[in-house]
Amino acid sequence: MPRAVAPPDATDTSLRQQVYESVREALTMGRFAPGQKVTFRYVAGVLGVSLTPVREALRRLVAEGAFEMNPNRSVRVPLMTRDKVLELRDIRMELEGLASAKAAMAATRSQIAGIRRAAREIIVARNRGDGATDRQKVREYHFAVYAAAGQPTLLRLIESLWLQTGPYMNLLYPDFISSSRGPAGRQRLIEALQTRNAAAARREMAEDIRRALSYVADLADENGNIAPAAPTAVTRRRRQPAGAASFDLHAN
Amino acid sequence: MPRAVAPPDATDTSLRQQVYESVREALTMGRFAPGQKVTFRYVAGVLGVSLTPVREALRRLVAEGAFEMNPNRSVRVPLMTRDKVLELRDIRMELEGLASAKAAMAATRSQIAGIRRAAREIIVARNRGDGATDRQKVREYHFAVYAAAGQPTLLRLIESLWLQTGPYMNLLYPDFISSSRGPAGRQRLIEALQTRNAAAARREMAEDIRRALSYVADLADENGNIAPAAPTAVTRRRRQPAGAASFDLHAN
DNA sequence: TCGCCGAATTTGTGATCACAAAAATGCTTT
DNA sequence: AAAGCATTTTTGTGATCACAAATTCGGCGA
Repeated sequence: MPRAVAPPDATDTSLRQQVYESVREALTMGRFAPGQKVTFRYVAGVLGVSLTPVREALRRLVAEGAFEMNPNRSVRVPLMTRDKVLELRDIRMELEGLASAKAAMAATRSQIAGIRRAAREIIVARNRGDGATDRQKVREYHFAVYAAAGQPTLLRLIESLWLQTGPYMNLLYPDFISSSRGPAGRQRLIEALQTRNAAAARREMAEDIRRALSYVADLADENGNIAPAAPTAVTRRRRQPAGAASFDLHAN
Repeated sequence: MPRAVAPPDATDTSLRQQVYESVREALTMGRFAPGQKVTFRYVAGVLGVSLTPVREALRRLVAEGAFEMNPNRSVRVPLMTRDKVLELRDIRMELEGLASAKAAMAATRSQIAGIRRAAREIIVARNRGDGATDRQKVREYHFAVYAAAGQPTLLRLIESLWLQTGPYMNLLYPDFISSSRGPAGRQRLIEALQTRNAAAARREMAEDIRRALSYVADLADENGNIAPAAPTAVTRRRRQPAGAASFDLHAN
């Protein structure tokens, strides 16, 4: 998967960055419960570091909307509501539609090949009933498209939005997925990229997002709240110096 | 100017927040030179605080795109290029267009009145040749529209984008402003809000942004770089305990 | 005068500490 | 047993310190 632009903090080995990535992944994997308070000392304890890097990592996640601050200064996982999902849906339709349109105008042959490969791998995983790999490949497919747009700021914004919706994408499995027109839509998008049809690319991507997030919004209870699906299987953390474990749900 | 939504960190009195606001304002006012390295100890010294709150404030600004990190861990003011302006232009057209469309569907009478008032104040300032007030009122006008949309996440994203383009909006004065169709466009937008014409509201706002940022992009030199206009007059900082001064250009 | 190399300085990072606000606990009283 | 209140514990905040990496500076040699 070639990345045309936006070299990420690949070489950042600071503890702050490691903590950021660990917590971010735990969040994406749904390993924190919505509304759960996450204390600095808890994270520091789990990862075996001091408060300093934890504070900076968590504050960054707050700035990105992945966490929110209590009025009285503590950090918690945001509760998802129908209104919030609908807001995110409309924003994502705009931005990811824009990125797809730009990708249609800028994508190279090899980038399109990478997108096509990711699309194939989605089908393979889906046929196997492998939901975890499915989700992973869907993400790769999407970001392969967005990376082909060659717009670093746009890519950053989209990543921030995925961080907010990520824990709730589990809810699409398995019911929504099986009824989805997914493969055909992706096929049309790829054709649009090849024919440099920006409007068609935008339309396909926006429509995909509309369907998925509208489905999630409809899962809200009478109060408008949406509970995330059960977290995916807890895979052990790598790294982590001494006695550090992975995050656990309902910790603290 | 009624704020329908998104109660900001109004009651956050932490040093971190104060540092964040100070640096953010200095950045918006163009008091830092593009490419300038901003060291933690310098900011801490100017504001009379320790490194701790400064680090968190600057890291947040990095996360918001207002600063960027050197590969070898230091923070600097991003250089603006034509490509970046064009990218920001297209993103802003989408998001601020979306916000305007939502505002057309949701704005209350009193919100529309506030928007109209801001539009009038722009004209007054412009007739006086008061560029600083002009810019201030333009900002108020835009955010009055966006606040009327009632979409907190969208508002946050737009604020982040303004933070990135802010220091370069000086460049519109006075040449672009005098040739602009500004007042008429704002009048049409307000009419669209009143008639609940979302498509028209979106079109007017997007067109405004397109013209302004296209103009800025055309100011790039042969290398694609864009220099910001001279900073506006340095107004003294408030607060600041002991011996602390305001930021100065080319500091360090 | 220019380029190179080692020392001195600057600067970001992470840990630790003291402190105050907030939250939790437990005791008392009705 | 429930509600109020004081005490203890938890938790975020900000300052300070030690350290290593990066940068700057100064002098030497070509």
